[in-house]
Amino acid sequence: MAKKEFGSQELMEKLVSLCKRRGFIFQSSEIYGGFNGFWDYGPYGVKMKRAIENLWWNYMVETRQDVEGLDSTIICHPQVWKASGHVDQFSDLMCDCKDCKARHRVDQMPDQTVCPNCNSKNLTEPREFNLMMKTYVGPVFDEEHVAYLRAETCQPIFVDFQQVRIATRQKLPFGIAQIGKAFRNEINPRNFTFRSREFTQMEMEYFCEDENSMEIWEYWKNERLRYYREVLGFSDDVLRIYVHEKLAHYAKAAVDIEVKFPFGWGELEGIHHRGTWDISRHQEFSGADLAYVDENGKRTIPTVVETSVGLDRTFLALLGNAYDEEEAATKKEGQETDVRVVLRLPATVAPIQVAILPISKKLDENAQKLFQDLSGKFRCEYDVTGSIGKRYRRQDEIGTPFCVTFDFDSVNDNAVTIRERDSMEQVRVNITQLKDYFNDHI
RNA sequence: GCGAGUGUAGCUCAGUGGUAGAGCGUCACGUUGCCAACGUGAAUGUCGUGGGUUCAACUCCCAUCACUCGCUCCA
Repeated sequence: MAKKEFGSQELMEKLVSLCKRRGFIFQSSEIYGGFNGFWDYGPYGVKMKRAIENLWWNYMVETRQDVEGLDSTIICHPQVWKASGHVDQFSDLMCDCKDCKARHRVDQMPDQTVCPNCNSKNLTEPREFNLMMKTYVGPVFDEEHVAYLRAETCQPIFVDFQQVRIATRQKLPFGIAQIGKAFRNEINPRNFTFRSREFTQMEMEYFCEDENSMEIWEYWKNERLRYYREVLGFSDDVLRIYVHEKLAHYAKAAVDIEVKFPFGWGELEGIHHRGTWDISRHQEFSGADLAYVDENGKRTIPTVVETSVGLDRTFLALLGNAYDEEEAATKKEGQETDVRVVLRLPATVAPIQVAILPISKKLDENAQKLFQDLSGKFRCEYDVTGSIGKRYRRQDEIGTPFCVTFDFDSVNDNAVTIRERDSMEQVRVNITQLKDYFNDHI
Protein backbone atom coordinates (compact mmCIF):
# COMPACT_ATOMS: atom_id res chain seq x y z
CA MET A 1 0.00 0.00 0.00
CA ALA A 2 1.18 3.49 -0.77
CA LYS A 3 2.01 5.45 2.32
CA LYS A 4 0.87 8.99 2.70
CA GLU A 5 3.47 11.66 2.02
CA PHE A 6 4.13 14.35 4.59
CA GLY A 7 6.24 17.47 4.68
CA SER A 8 9.29 17.00 6.85
CA GLN A 9 8.26 19.47 9.50
CA GLU A 10 4.68 18.26 9.42
CA LEU A 11 5.70 14.66 10.00
CA MET A 12 8.08 15.60 12.80
CA GLU A 13 5.35 17.55 14.57
CA LYS A 14 2.97 14.63 14.25
CA LEU A 15 5.57 12.27 15.64
CA VAL A 16 6.49 14.45 18.59
CA SER A 17 2.83 14.89 19.40
CA LEU A 18 2.03 11.20 19.09
CA CYS A 19 5.07 10.26 21.15
CA LYS A 20 3.98 12.51 23.97
CA ARG A 21 0.27 11.76 23.80
CA ARG A 22 0.65 8.01 23.74
CA GLY A 23 3.63 7.70 26.03
CA PHE A 24 6.53 6.93 23.72
CA ILE A 25 8.83 9.86 24.44
CA PHE A 26 8.56 12.76 26.86
CA GLN A 27 10.74 15.75 27.21
CA SER A 28 12.98 15.29 30.22
CA SER A 29 12.07 17.27 33.35
CA GLU A 30 9.07 18.74 31.60
CA ILE A 31 7.41 20.13 34.72
CA TYR A 32 10.54 22.24 35.27
CA GLY A 33 10.35 23.68 31.77
CA GLY A 34 12.25 20.90 30.04
CA PHE A 35 15.97 20.26 29.72
CA ASN A 36 17.58 20.81 26.35
CA GLY A 37 18.95 17.65 24.79
CA PHE A 38 17.41 15.10 27.16
CA TRP A 39 14.45 12.84 26.53
CA ASP A 40 12.57 10.23 28.56
CA TYR A 41 11.09 7.06 27.12
CA GLY A 42 7.55 6.46 28.39
CA PRO A 43 5.71 3.15 28.82
CA TYR A 44 5.35 2.27 25.13
CA GLY A 45 8.69 3.88 24.31
CA VAL A 46 10.63 1.73 26.70
CA LYS A 47 8.97 -1.43 25.41
CA MET A 48 9.93 -0.56 21.88
CA LYS A 49 13.39 0.60 22.84
CA ARG A 50 14.13 -2.64 24.63
CA ALA A 51 12.74 -4.62 21.74
CA ILE A 52 15.19 -2.88 19.40
CA GLU A 53 18.03 -3.48 21.84
CA ASN A 54 17.14 -7.13 22.20
CA LEU A 55 16.97 -7.65 18.46
CA TRP A 56 20.41 -6.16 18.05
CA TRP A 57 21.84 -8.09 20.98
CA ASN A 58 20.34 -11.31 19.73
CA TYR A 59 21.64 -10.77 16.21
CA MET A 60 25.08 -9.50 17.20
CA VAL A 61 25.84 -11.52 20.32
CA GLU A 62 23.50 -14.37 21.21
CA THR A 63 23.40 -16.05 17.81
CA ARG A 64 27.12 -15.66 17.14
CA GLN A 65 30.01 -17.60 18.57
CA ASP A 66 32.56 -14.95 17.67
CA VAL A 67 31.07 -11.97 19.51
CA GLU A 68 31.09 -11.54 23.28
CA GLY A 69 29.06 -9.11 25.34
CA LEU A 70 30.20 -6.48 27.81
CA ASP A 71 28.58 -4.00 30.16
CA SER A 72 31.15 -1.50 31.29
CA THR A 73 30.92 1.57 33.49
CA ILE A 74 29.87 4.94 32.20
CA ILE A 75 32.64 6.64 34.17
CA CYS A 76 36.09 5.31 33.45
CA HIS A 77 39.60 6.21 34.51
CA PRO A 78 40.32 9.71 33.15
CA GLN A 79 43.35 8.34 31.30
CA VAL A 80 41.01 6.39 29.03
CA TRP A 81 39.90 9.64 27.45
CA LYS A 82 43.41 11.02 27.25
CA ALA A 83 44.45 7.90 25.37
CA SER A 84 41.43 8.02 23.09
CA GLY A 85 42.18 11.62 22.21
CA HIS A 86 38.87 12.92 23.50
CA VAL A 87 40.30 15.17 26.19
CA ASP A 88 42.52 16.98 23.70
CA GLN A 89 40.40 16.81 20.58
CA PHE A 90 37.08 17.44 22.22
CA SER A 91 38.52 20.30 24.21
CA ASP A 92 39.34 23.64 22.70
CA LEU A 93 39.83 27.14 23.99
CA MET A 94 37.35 29.29 22.14
CA CYS A 95 36.59 32.96 22.19
CA ASP A 96 33.68 34.92 20.73
CA CYS A 97 33.84 38.19 18.88
CA LYS A 98 31.35 40.51 20.52
CA ASP A 99 30.97 42.52 17.34
CA CYS A 100 30.46 39.98 14.56
CA LYS A 101 29.39 37.13 16.87
CA ALA A 102 31.81 34.70 15.23
CA ARG A 103 33.42 32.05 17.40
CA HIS A 104 37.04 31.04 16.95
CA ARG A 105 39.42 28.42 18.25
CA VAL A 106 42.11 30.35 20.07
CA ASP A 107 44.89 28.07 18.80
CA GLN A 108 43.86 28.77 15.22
CA MET A 109 43.89 32.56 15.52
CA PRO A 110 46.99 34.22 14.05
CA ASP A 111 46.66 37.00 16.61
CA GLN A 112 44.79 36.01 19.71
CA THR A 113 43.63 39.55 20.42
CA VAL A 114 42.07 40.20 16.99
CA CYS A 115 38.99 38.65 15.46
CA PRO A 116 40.06 36.95 12.17
CA ASN A 117 36.60 37.62 10.78
CA CYS A 118 36.15 41.36 11.32
CA ASN A 119 39.44 42.48 12.90
CA SER A 120 37.64 43.64 16.03
CA LYS A 121 39.51 43.54 19.31
CA ASN A 122 36.27 43.30 21.24
CA LEU A 123 36.64 39.60 22.17
CA THR A 124 35.45 37.54 25.10
CA GLU A 125 37.98 35.87 27.37
CA PRO A 126 39.04 32.45 26.01
CA ARG A 127 36.76 29.77 27.39
CA GLU A 128 37.16 26.02 27.39
CA PHE A 129 34.76 24.10 25.17
CA ASN A 130 34.61 20.39 25.67
CA LEU A 131 32.02 18.03 24.36
CA MET A 132 32.63 15.54 27.14
CA MET A 133 30.46 15.66 30.25
CA LYS A 134 32.54 16.28 33.30
CA THR A 135 32.05 15.18 36.86
CA TYR A 136 34.07 14.62 40.02
CA VAL A 137 34.81 11.29 41.60
CA GLY A 138 34.99 11.53 45.36
CA PRO A 139 33.67 14.30 47.55
CA VAL A 140 36.43 16.78 46.75
CA PHE A 141 35.65 18.89 43.72
CA ASP A 142 39.07 19.82 42.42
CA GLU A 143 40.95 19.23 39.20
CA GLU A 144 42.62 16.08 40.49
CA HIS A 145 39.26 14.38 40.87
CA VAL A 146 37.81 15.22 37.48
CA ALA A 147 36.34 12.33 35.53
CA TYR A 148 34.28 12.14 32.38
CA LEU A 149 31.09 10.43 31.39
CA ARG A 150 31.92 8.29 28.39
CA ALA A 151 31.47 10.03 25.07
CA GLU A 152 31.20 6.68 23.31
CA THR A 153 30.73 3.13 24.50
CA CYS A 154 33.55 1.68 22.46
CA GLN A 155 36.50 2.93 24.53
CA PRO A 156 35.79 0.69 27.54
CA ILE A 157 35.58 -2.19 25.08
CA PHE A 158 39.16 -1.48 23.99
CA VAL A 159 40.24 -1.08 27.58
CA ASP A 160 38.75 -4.46 28.52
CA PHE A 161 39.80 -6.18 25.33
CA GLN A 162 42.51 -8.36 26.82
CA GLN A 163 40.43 -9.40 29.83
CA VAL A 164 37.53 -10.44 27.64
CA ARG A 165 39.83 -12.37 25.32
CA ILE A 166 41.48 -14.28 28.15
CA ALA A 167 38.21 -15.03 29.93
CA THR A 168 36.49 -16.30 26.80
CA ARG A 169 39.56 -17.91 25.13
CA GLN A 170 38.56 -16.22 21.88
CA LYS A 171 41.00 -16.20 18.98
CA LEU A 172 41.25 -13.54 16.31
CA PRO A 173 39.03 -12.61 14.71
CA PHE A 174 36.36 -11.95 17.30
CA GLY A 175 34.20 -9.11 18.52
CA ILE A 176 33.01 -7.47 21.72
CA ALA A 177 29.62 -5.80 21.84
CA GLN A 178 28.06 -3.38 24.25
CA ILE A 179 24.82 -1.47 24.66
CA GLY A 180 24.85 1.56 26.90
CA LYS A 181 24.50 5.24 27.53
CA ALA A 182 26.95 7.77 26.20
CA PHE A 183 27.05 11.51 26.81
CA ARG A 184 28.08 14.51 24.80
CA ASN A 185 27.68 18.18 25.54
CA GLU A 186 26.32 18.88 22.10
CA ILE A 187 26.40 22.59 21.39
CA ASN A 188 23.15 22.40 19.54
CA PRO A 189 20.80 19.47 20.21
CA ARG A 190 18.34 19.22 17.34
CA ASN A 191 15.72 17.17 15.60
CA PHE A 192 13.92 15.61 18.55
CA THR A 193 15.96 12.65 19.80
CA PHE A 194 18.28 12.56 16.80
CA ARG A 195 20.98 14.64 18.45
CA SER A 196 20.73 14.61 22.21
CA ARG A 197 23.16 14.93 25.08
CA GLU A 198 22.43 11.59 26.64
CA PHE A 199 21.88 8.70 24.27
CA THR A 200 22.22 4.96 23.90
CA GLN A 201 24.77 3.36 21.64
CA MET A 202 24.95 -0.22 20.44
CA GLU A 203 28.53 -0.81 19.44
CA MET A 204 30.50 -3.83 18.35
CA GLU A 205 34.27 -3.80 17.98
CA TYR A 206 35.64 -6.61 15.86
CA PHE A 207 39.29 -7.46 16.41
CA CYS A 208 41.23 -8.99 13.55
CA GLU A 209 44.52 -9.30 11.69
CA ASP A 210 45.36 -6.34 9.51
CA GLU A 211 45.72 -8.37 6.30
CA ASN A 212 42.10 -9.45 6.05
CA SER A 213 40.65 -6.44 7.85
CA MET A 214 39.19 -4.94 4.69
CA GLU A 215 37.29 -8.14 3.92
CA ILE A 216 35.95 -8.10 7.43
CA TRP A 217 34.98 -4.48 7.09
CA GLU A 218 33.09 -5.37 3.87
CA TYR A 219 31.47 -8.29 5.61
CA TRP A 220 30.13 -6.15 8.43
CA LYS A 221 28.99 -3.43 6.09
CA ASN A 222 26.90 -5.94 4.15
CA GLU A 223 25.77 -7.72 7.26
CA ARG A 224 24.53 -4.53 8.88
CA LEU A 225 22.78 -3.38 5.72
CA ARG A 226 21.08 -6.75 5.53
CA TYR A 227 20.01 -6.29 9.12
CA TYR A 228 18.28 -3.00 8.41
CA ARG A 229 16.53 -4.44 5.37
CA GLU A 230 15.53 -7.83 6.67
CA VAL A 231 15.30 -7.49 10.42
CA LEU A 232 14.07 -3.91 10.83
CA GLY A 233 12.24 -3.80 7.53
CA PHE A 234 13.65 -0.58 6.06
CA SER A 235 13.04 -0.42 2.34
CA ASP A 236 15.86 0.35 -0.09
CA ASP A 237 14.54 3.79 -0.91
CA VAL A 238 15.05 4.98 2.67
CA LEU A 239 18.53 3.47 3.12
CA ARG A 240 21.80 4.63 1.65
CA ILE A 241 25.51 4.43 2.22
CA TYR A 242 27.58 7.53 2.82
CA VAL A 243 31.26 7.02 2.11
CA HIS A 244 33.57 9.18 4.22
CA GLU A 245 35.91 11.14 2.05
CA LYS A 246 38.09 12.43 4.85
CA LEU A 247 39.34 9.50 6.88
CA ALA A 248 40.97 9.60 10.26
CA HIS A 249 44.71 9.10 9.80
CA TYR A 250 44.62 5.60 11.25
CA ALA A 251 41.57 4.38 9.30
CA LYS A 252 41.45 2.50 6.03
CA ALA A 253 37.74 2.88 5.38
CA ALA A 254 34.60 4.35 6.84
CA VAL A 255 31.00 4.42 5.75
CA ASP A 256 27.81 5.48 7.43
CA ILE A 257 24.55 3.72 6.90
CA GLU A 258 22.11 6.55 6.50
CA VAL A 259 18.36 6.43 6.66
CA LYS A 260 15.65 8.86 5.73
CA PHE A 261 14.40 10.65 8.81
CA PRO A 262 11.45 13.04 8.81
CA PHE A 263 13.96 15.91 8.58
CA GLY A 264 16.09 14.31 5.86
CA TRP A 265 18.93 11.83 5.57
CA GLY A 266 20.87 11.15 8.74
CA GLU A 267 23.43 8.74 10.11
CA LEU A 268 22.10 5.62 11.74
CA GLU A 269 25.22 3.52 12.01
CA GLY A 270 28.91 3.89 11.29
CA ILE A 271 30.97 1.00 9.91
CA HIS A 272 34.47 2.21 10.59
CA HIS A 273 37.86 0.66 10.11
CA ARG A 274 39.85 1.97 13.09
CA GLY A 275 43.18 0.30 12.39
CA THR A 276 45.33 -0.43 15.42
CA TRP A 277 44.89 3.09 16.77
CA ASP A 278 42.74 2.41 19.82
CA ILE A 279 44.51 -0.66 21.12
CA SER A 280 47.96 0.76 20.58
CA ARG A 281 47.04 4.05 22.25
CA HIS A 282 45.68 2.26 25.31
CA GLN A 283 48.76 0.06 25.39
CA GLU A 284 50.94 3.14 25.24
CA PHE A 285 49.06 5.10 27.90
CA SER A 286 48.46 2.22 30.31
CA GLY A 287 51.72 0.34 29.85
CA ALA A 288 49.71 -2.89 29.71
CA ASP A 289 50.48 -5.49 27.08
CA LEU A 290 47.42 -5.56 24.84
CA ALA A 291 48.95 -7.63 22.06
CA TYR A 292 47.28 -10.79 20.88
CA VAL A 293 49.60 -13.81 20.89
CA ASP A 294 48.69 -16.74 18.67
CA GLU A 295 49.58 -20.41 19.10
CA ASN A 296 52.89 -19.86 17.29
CA GLY A 297 53.87 -17.02 19.55
CA LYS A 298 53.22 -14.38 16.94
CA ARG A 299 52.33 -11.03 18.52
CA THR A 300 49.68 -8.84 16.91
CA ILE A 301 48.16 -5.53 17.85
CA PRO A 302 44.63 -6.22 16.61
CA THR A 303 43.06 -4.13 13.93
CA VAL A 304 39.55 -2.98 14.76
CA VAL A 305 36.44 -2.86 12.62
CA GLU A 306 33.62 -1.06 14.37
CA THR A 307 29.87 -1.10 13.92
CA SER A 308 28.34 1.73 15.91
CA VAL A 309 24.59 2.29 16.09
CA GLY A 310 22.60 5.05 17.72
CA LEU A 311 19.67 3.33 19.37
CA ASP A 312 17.62 6.51 19.73
CA ARG A 313 18.13 7.19 16.05
CA THR A 314 17.01 3.70 15.13
CA PHE A 315 13.92 4.29 17.22
CA LEU A 316 13.18 7.61 15.56
CA ALA A 317 13.81 6.23 12.08
CA LEU A 318 11.46 3.31 12.72
CA LEU A 319 8.73 5.64 13.94
CA GLY A 320 9.20 8.07 11.07
CA ASN A 321 9.00 5.37 8.44
CA ALA A 322 6.11 3.61 10.15
CA TYR A 323 3.84 6.63 10.51
CA ASP A 324 0.92 6.63 8.13
CA GLU A 325 -2.53 8.10 7.82
CA GLU A 326 -5.33 6.80 5.66
CA GLU A 327 -9.00 7.34 5.01
CA ALA A 328 -11.15 4.77 6.72
CA ALA A 329 -14.86 4.25 6.85
CA THR A 330 -16.59 5.52 9.96
CA LYS A 331 -19.97 5.32 11.62
CA LYS A 332 -19.63 8.81 12.97
CA GLU A 333 -22.68 10.86 12.26
CA GLY A 334 -22.41 13.15 9.27
CA GLN A 335 -19.22 11.67 7.82
CA GLU A 336 -18.40 8.81 5.53
CA THR A 337 -14.75 8.48 6.32
CA ASP A 338 -12.32 9.35 9.04
CA VAL A 339 -8.53 9.56 9.28
CA ARG A 340 -6.89 6.41 10.58
CA VAL A 341 -3.44 6.95 12.10
CA VAL A 342 -1.39 3.79 11.94
CA LEU A 343 2.19 2.97 12.79
CA ARG A 344 3.24 0.27 10.39
CA LEU A 345 5.97 -1.03 12.66
CA PRO A 346 7.53 -4.44 12.23
CA ALA A 347 5.86 -6.84 14.66
CA THR A 348 9.22 -7.52 16.28
CA VAL A 349 9.65 -3.95 17.54
CA ALA A 350 6.02 -2.91 18.10
CA PRO A 351 5.58 -1.95 21.76
CA ILE A 352 2.42 -4.04 21.92
CA GLN A 353 2.30 -7.11 19.72
CA VAL A 354 -1.09 -8.46 20.69
CA ALA A 355 -4.00 -6.52 22.12
CA ILE A 356 -6.72 -8.54 23.79
CA LEU A 357 -10.13 -6.93 23.43
CA PRO A 358 -13.37 -8.40 24.73
CA ILE A 359 -16.21 -7.23 22.54
CA SER A 360 -18.24 -6.51 25.65
CA LYS A 361 -17.47 -5.87 29.27
CA LYS A 362 -19.65 -8.87 30.02
CA LEU A 363 -16.88 -11.05 28.59
CA ASP A 364 -14.21 -9.50 30.77
CA GLU A 365 -13.49 -12.61 32.76
CA ASN A 366 -13.00 -14.90 29.76
CA ALA A 367 -10.83 -12.41 27.93
CA GLN A 368 -8.65 -11.83 30.99
CA LYS A 369 -7.68 -15.49 30.79
CA LEU A 370 -6.49 -14.94 27.24
CA PHE A 371 -4.29 -12.11 28.41
CA GLN A 372 -2.81 -14.24 31.18
CA ASP A 373 -2.13 -16.92 28.63
CA LEU A 374 -0.44 -14.81 25.98
CA SER A 375 1.28 -12.10 27.97
CA GLY A 376 4.19 -14.30 29.03
CA LYS A 377 5.05 -14.97 25.43
CA PHE A 378 4.27 -11.73 23.62
CA ARG A 379 4.02 -8.06 24.54
CA CYS A 380 0.32 -7.82 25.28
CA GLU A 381 -2.18 -5.23 26.37
CA TYR A 382 -5.69 -5.64 27.61
CA ASP A 383 -8.36 -3.04 26.83
CA VAL A 384 -12.05 -3.19 27.62
CA THR A 385 -12.84 0.53 27.49
CA GLY A 386 -14.86 2.11 24.69
CA SER A 387 -16.31 0.70 21.50
CA ILE A 388 -14.44 -2.02 19.65
CA GLY A 389 -13.70 0.33 16.76
CA LYS A 390 -12.16 2.89 19.05
CA ARG A 391 -9.99 0.27 20.61
CA TYR A 392 -8.78 -0.92 17.23
CA ARG A 393 -7.79 2.64 16.36
CA ARG A 394 -5.98 3.12 19.63
CA GLN A 395 -3.91 0.06 18.83
CA ASP A 396 -3.31 1.20 15.24
CA GLU A 397 -1.85 4.42 16.53
CA ILE A 398 0.78 2.64 18.62
CA GLY A 399 1.53 0.09 15.91
CA THR A 400 0.02 -3.05 17.42
CA PRO A 401 0.07 -5.62 14.60
CA PHE A 402 -2.64 -7.91 15.99
CA CYS A 403 -5.83 -7.49 17.98
CA VAL A 404 -7.57 -10.52 19.43
CA THR A 405 -11.29 -10.05 19.91
CA PHE A 406 -13.19 -12.28 22.26
CA ASP A 407 -16.89 -12.20 21.39
CA PHE A 408 -20.13 -13.89 22.45
CA ASP A 409 -19.52 -16.83 20.12
CA SER A 410 -16.09 -17.42 21.62
CA VAL A 411 -17.67 -18.87 24.71
CA ASN A 412 -19.21 -21.63 22.59
CA ASP A 413 -16.76 -22.27 19.78
CA ASN A 414 -13.56 -21.56 21.72
CA ALA A 415 -12.37 -19.36 18.86
CA VAL A 416 -11.49 -15.69 18.61
CA THR A 417 -11.10 -13.12 15.87
CA ILE A 418 -7.64 -11.89 14.98
CA ARG A 419 -7.65 -8.49 13.34
CA GLU A 420 -4.56 -7.47 11.41
CA ARG A 421 -3.38 -3.87 11.63
CA ASP A 422 -2.44 -2.96 8.06
CA SER A 423 -5.20 -4.72 6.13
CA MET A 424 -7.80 -4.56 8.92
CA GLU A 425 -8.76 -8.06 7.83
CA GLN A 426 -9.98 -10.63 10.30
CA VAL A 427 -9.50 -14.34 10.68
CA ARG A 428 -11.18 -16.74 13.06
CA VAL A 429 -8.68 -18.82 15.00
CA ASN A 430 -9.18 -21.46 17.67
CA ILE A 431 -7.85 -20.36 21.03
CA THR A 432 -5.65 -23.44 21.25
CA GLN A 433 -3.88 -22.35 18.07
CA LEU A 434 -3.32 -18.72 19.04
CA LYS A 435 0.25 -19.10 20.24
CA ASP A 436 1.26 -20.97 17.10
CA TYR A 437 -0.38 -18.32 14.98
CA PHE A 438 1.52 -15.50 16.68
CA ASN A 439 4.76 -17.43 16.70
CA ASP A 440 4.43 -17.69 12.93
CA HIS A 441 3.46 -14.07 12.43
CA ILE A 442 5.67 -12.33 15.00
C1' G B 1 26.52 30.04 19.42
C1' C B 2 23.79 33.75 15.92
C1' G B 3 19.04 35.22 13.68
C1' A B 4 13.64 34.56 13.22
C1' G B 5 9.18 32.39 15.11
C1' U B 6 6.27 29.84 18.82
C1' G B 7 4.77 28.70 24.11
C1' U B 8 -3.12 28.88 26.80
C1' A B 9 -6.52 21.69 29.21
C1' G B 10 -3.50 15.14 27.73
C1' C B 11 -3.39 16.69 22.09
C1' U B 12 -4.57 20.55 18.19
C1' C B 13 -5.55 25.46 18.70
C1' A B 14 -9.02 30.13 19.47
C1' G B 15 -9.00 34.35 22.74
C1' U B 16 -9.40 39.61 25.22
C1' G B 17 -5.83 45.24 29.72
C1' G B 18 -11.45 43.59 33.63
C1' U B 19 -14.60 36.04 36.25
C1' A B 20 -10.36 31.00 31.12
C1' G B 21 -12.72 28.80 25.77
C1' A B 22 -13.62 25.07 21.59
C1' G B 23 -12.78 20.45 19.10
C1' C B 24 -10.64 15.92 19.88
C1' G B 25 -9.02 12.78 23.75
C1' U B 26 -9.76 10.79 28.92
C1' C B 27 -13.19 8.84 32.82
C1' A B 28 -18.26 7.10 34.54
C1' C B 29 -23.18 5.33 33.41
C1' G B 30 -26.66 3.67 29.72
C1' U B 31 -27.28 1.69 24.94
C1' U B 32 -24.77 -0.98 21.06
C1' G B 33 -22.02 -5.40 19.90
C1' C B 34 -16.19 -5.92 14.75
C1' C B 35 -13.48 -0.72 12.89
C1' A B 36 -12.42 6.55 16.38
C1' A B 37 -21.00 4.73 16.99
C1' C B 38 -24.83 7.28 20.01
C1' G B 39 -26.86 9.61 24.52
C1' U B 40 -26.14 11.64 29.45
C1' G B 41 -22.77 13.27 32.92
C1' A B 42 -17.76 14.36 34.93
C1' A B 43 -12.67 15.63 35.66
C1' U B 44 -8.51 18.47 33.98
C1' G B 45 -5.32 25.05 33.46
C1' U B 46 1.06 27.80 38.32
C1' C B 47 -2.28 30.89 30.41
C1' G B 48 6.27 28.04 29.98
C1' U B 49 9.07 30.51 34.34
C1' G B 50 10.71 34.98 36.97
C1' G B 51 10.41 40.13 37.38
C1' G B 52 8.33 45.01 35.95
C1' U B 53 4.31 48.66 34.39
C1' U B 54 -0.95 49.09 35.95
C1' C B 55 -6.50 49.96 40.31
C1' A B 56 -6.28 45.38 37.37
C1' A B 57 -1.67 41.43 33.07
C1' C B 58 -2.97 35.25 29.82
C1' U B 59 -2.89 40.15 27.20
C1' C B 60 1.95 45.49 27.52
C1' C B 61 7.58 45.64 28.77
C1' C B 62 12.25 43.07 30.35
C1' A B 63 14.82 38.69 31.42
C1' U B 64 14.99 33.51 31.29
C1' C B 65 13.78 28.39 29.86
C1' A B 66 11.95 25.13 26.16
C1' C B 67 10.51 23.88 21.17
C1' U B 68 10.56 24.83 15.63
C1' C B 69 13.02 26.84 11.24
C1' G B 70 17.56 28.98 8.86
C1' C B 71 22.89 29.55 9.56
C1' U B 72 26.96 27.50 12.52
C1' C B 73 28.68 23.04 14.77
C1' C B 74 28.60 17.74 14.74
C1' A B 75 36.97 14.93 16.50
